Amino acid sequence: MTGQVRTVDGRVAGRRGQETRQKLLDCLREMLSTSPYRDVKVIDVARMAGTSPATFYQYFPDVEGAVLEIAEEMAKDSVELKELVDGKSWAGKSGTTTSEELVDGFLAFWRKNDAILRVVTLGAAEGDKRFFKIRMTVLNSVAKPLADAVKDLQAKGQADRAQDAAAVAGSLISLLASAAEHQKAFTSWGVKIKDLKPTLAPLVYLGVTGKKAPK
Amino acid sequence: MTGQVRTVDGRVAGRRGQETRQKLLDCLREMLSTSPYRDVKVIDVARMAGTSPATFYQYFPDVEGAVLEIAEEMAKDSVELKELVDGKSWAGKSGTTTSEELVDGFLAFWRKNDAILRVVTLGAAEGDKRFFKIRMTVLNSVAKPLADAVKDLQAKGQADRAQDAAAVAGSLISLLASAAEHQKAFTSWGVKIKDLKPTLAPLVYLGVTGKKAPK
DNA sequence: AACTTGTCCTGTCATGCCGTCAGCTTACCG
DNA sequence: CGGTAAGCTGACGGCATGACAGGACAAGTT
Repeated sequence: MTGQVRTVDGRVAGRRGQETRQKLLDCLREMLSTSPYRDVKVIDVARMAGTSPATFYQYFPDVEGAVLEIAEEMAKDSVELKELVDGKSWAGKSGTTTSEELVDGFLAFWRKNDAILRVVTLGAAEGDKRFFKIRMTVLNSVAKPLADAVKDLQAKGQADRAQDAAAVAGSLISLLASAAEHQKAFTSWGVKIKDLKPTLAPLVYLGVTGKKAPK
Repeated sequence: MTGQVRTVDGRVAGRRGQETRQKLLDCLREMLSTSPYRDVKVIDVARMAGTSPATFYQYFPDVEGAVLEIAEEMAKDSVELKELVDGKSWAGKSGTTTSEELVDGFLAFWRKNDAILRVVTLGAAEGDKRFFKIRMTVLNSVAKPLADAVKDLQAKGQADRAQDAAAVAGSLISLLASAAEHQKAFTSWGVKIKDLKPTLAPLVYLGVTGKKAPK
């Protein structure tokens, strides 16, 4: 068991308490997606949830603590990303499909969790181990199976053995993450979002197989 | 002329004033690289600069305003990045060198401006137009010449014409930016930093030319 | 040296958020 | 119905914010 939900001062939270707690998390998530992280205040979250700041501090040590909670929830969801790579084929035409679905699925996940991932990314970049770990959980859910796929192809002589499989997978996932984070940047380069998949997918295919994508 | 430096209340800053202002900026830059953005307080910056919070507010509207200043300075420096691509050759072996130097130079620039770029990236992701513009200035200093290079190769039939040059360049720059931002992530994948260049450079080469990198 | 002018800095104050605690209310159970 | 633990909040000291007025200072003028 993960143990019951507890308040900061050690009480176990009952039905009503968990509801309040959840409402606070929901409101915080909402706030994160509408105002800059730096400006998210406990008092605003509490007000939005129709409760008082003191209540917030009953359930979370501070804003960061609550954010971590939301992030961990999201990290759990990220297991679904494994399916984008696990057991997929990279041979010929089906490899193209695999890479396209990977790009699509990954971008969609990132878009869905946009706001919280922004904060996680910042925290990780600033050297916070907890955020870093969460970010790794998300990226690993794709990077691990992808590295395995590369190793597999290398073993079968269908990919460049000189490349470090983990480094290749990591770079590609970084590519997807960054493209996902800054979709707006592309439009300002005159690139339409729909042009993004046709560009990223061949890069992924190229990185994994070392071959040019077939038409 | 960019116009003289002015205080918030409109006075022109003299020699001494500019020194104080600069010292505040330097201390803020220092703070950004040692503590989380969310926790950077005016009072700490002022204390470190041996002055009072009121003085800070003479020169900057708020922390964000000062951060923008630092970011703009950095954006100016980013013109040096153009040299990494402008007039370089992508043919054969020298193409490999070009891509390697591009990766190296870009990662170095990002490492040098680590802290401020983190904040700029966050601001841009949160939709702040000013930060977004600064980020684009930095990325464009490489993306523009890179897109030109791709177009050039396409015209000469040495690259896939079906690809959108701007999208390719943008994706590759995104790749570099993201790898640069999260160099730590790679080490946790068991990838050494020195393995990063040999992985990224071929990807860049592949993206630009559509061909596998020569040995 | 006294005076003037404009720059530069800070003490102080009102305001608002933070984070804690004591104590009140509510729900559940025997 | 009374006991117990959960749930909530008003109130408070502390600190950051941001505005202002006034004092310190440098440099030039008479």
